[in-house]
Amino acid sequence: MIQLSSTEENYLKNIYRLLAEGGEKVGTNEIAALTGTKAASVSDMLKKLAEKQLLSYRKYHGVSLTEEGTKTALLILRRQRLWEVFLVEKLKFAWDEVAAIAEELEHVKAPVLVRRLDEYLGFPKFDPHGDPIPDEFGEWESSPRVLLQEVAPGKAGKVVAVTNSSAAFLSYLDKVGIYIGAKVEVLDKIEFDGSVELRIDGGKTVYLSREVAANLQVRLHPS
Amino acid sequence: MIQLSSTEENYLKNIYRLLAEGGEKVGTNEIAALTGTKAASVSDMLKKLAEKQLLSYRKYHGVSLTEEGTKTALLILRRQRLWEVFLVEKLKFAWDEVAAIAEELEHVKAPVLVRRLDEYLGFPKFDPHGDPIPDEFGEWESSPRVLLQEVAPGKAGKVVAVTNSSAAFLSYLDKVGIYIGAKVEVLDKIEFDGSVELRIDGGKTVYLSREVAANLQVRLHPS
DNA sequence: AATAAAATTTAGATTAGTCTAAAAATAAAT
DNA sequence: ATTTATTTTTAGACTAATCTAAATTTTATT
Repeated sequence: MIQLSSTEENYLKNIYRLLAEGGEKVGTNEIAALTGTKAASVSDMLKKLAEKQLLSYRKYHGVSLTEEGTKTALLILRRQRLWEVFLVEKLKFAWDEVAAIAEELEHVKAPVLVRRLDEYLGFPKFDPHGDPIPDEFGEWESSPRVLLQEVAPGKAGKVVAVTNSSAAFLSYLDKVGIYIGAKVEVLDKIEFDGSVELRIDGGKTVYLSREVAANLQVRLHPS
Repeated sequence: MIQLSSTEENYLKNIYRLLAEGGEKVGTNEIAALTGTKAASVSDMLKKLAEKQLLSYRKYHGVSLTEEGTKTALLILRRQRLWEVFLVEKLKFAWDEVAAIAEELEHVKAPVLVRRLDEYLGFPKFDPHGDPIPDEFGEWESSPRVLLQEVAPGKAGKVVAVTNSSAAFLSYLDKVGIYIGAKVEVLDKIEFDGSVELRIDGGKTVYLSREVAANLQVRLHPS
């Protein structure tokens, strides 16, 4: 593995994340939005990373990661998520406070540190947001998905899929503020009609009917 | 406190260290040697840091830290030393392996992280090398230290620091079984060459040359 | 298919940190 | 007190990462 700057690592990580939820390719504007830069800067960086064989880049047509690039991105995510576990489990931060700090810690490179940290934490498989932690080969355990309908009150998780993709359904979700990746917390379940009281992204709460809740898959946060 | 780059922090920390053992002022060459740069680069940086009121700088006459600069340097040392404690106590690194890793970790800025880490480690007062850890106000417990060379026969104490950290020296110490925290008892001092007969951890005894004894600091046990 | 809109890339400039080589100032030595 | 040696500073150039504004390419719309 080549030695990368923290900046390059950040680009790689963000490109990976966009590809993971998006599709085949990502464009410079999307990347710019996520890295907090401008499309012009992204263009330059893409050239550099393509040079290093970490992504394949055809001008004006977006990028995808190479095998090597994917492996590297997963290593960075591994470091980020291990630090998040540390911050929550050991230093008692709340799971929604750790992002910025882990962002800094994840760029500490020493591989032996990552190994020892992993061991110290007991080889966790998921971070406090419920995202899987890749092992040193980039493999991870896929965590079970549950229908929102099945989630017990008090539990929190993240929307990972919809099982109905009619336009009507999707635009309803949009209207109430639910999207793939939204953090949701089940506040209550109403017995007689199976509807669910839900807090979205730690903000507003909505009631979803049983039909809606039966078409949303979530991945639960650990414990 | 102004936001500093990791590079600026490194300069500050190294200038502090030179002043602590040296004297009133330090020159650009000394600083360059410690930061791994050239004197010309140091000149530029000194101007910048003087601009920010962190040190006082008279051309051609070396620098000293201002009140603010000293406070900042101590905060950086605090972070470095807390991470060293973490690496040794929690991740089971050896005390002579942690320098490079702590060097990276110390530049993670979030103040709340430092506070939580301190708490998590049980508010340690000394790092694994025996150096004091400043509190958030820059104060630290001064423990009287003596050079092993100066310790009278019959006295016992604990090794708290080495004043030479060359790999050759450290590996020699390792070889004879001396480490930070080792309990040592001076059995005899040989007049004509200044060497010291030492019992280590109540076990084996070794003879250390005057040169070696002059580079080991111990904290004497009471009585 | 032609044109308008959106996205992307290039060109040229900027900032932080560094370097080498030359100039200037201080310190040491005759 | 001059001269020599050492240290420090300046001048000018380089790299990484960024920006704005203009040019280009692709996509969408009439």
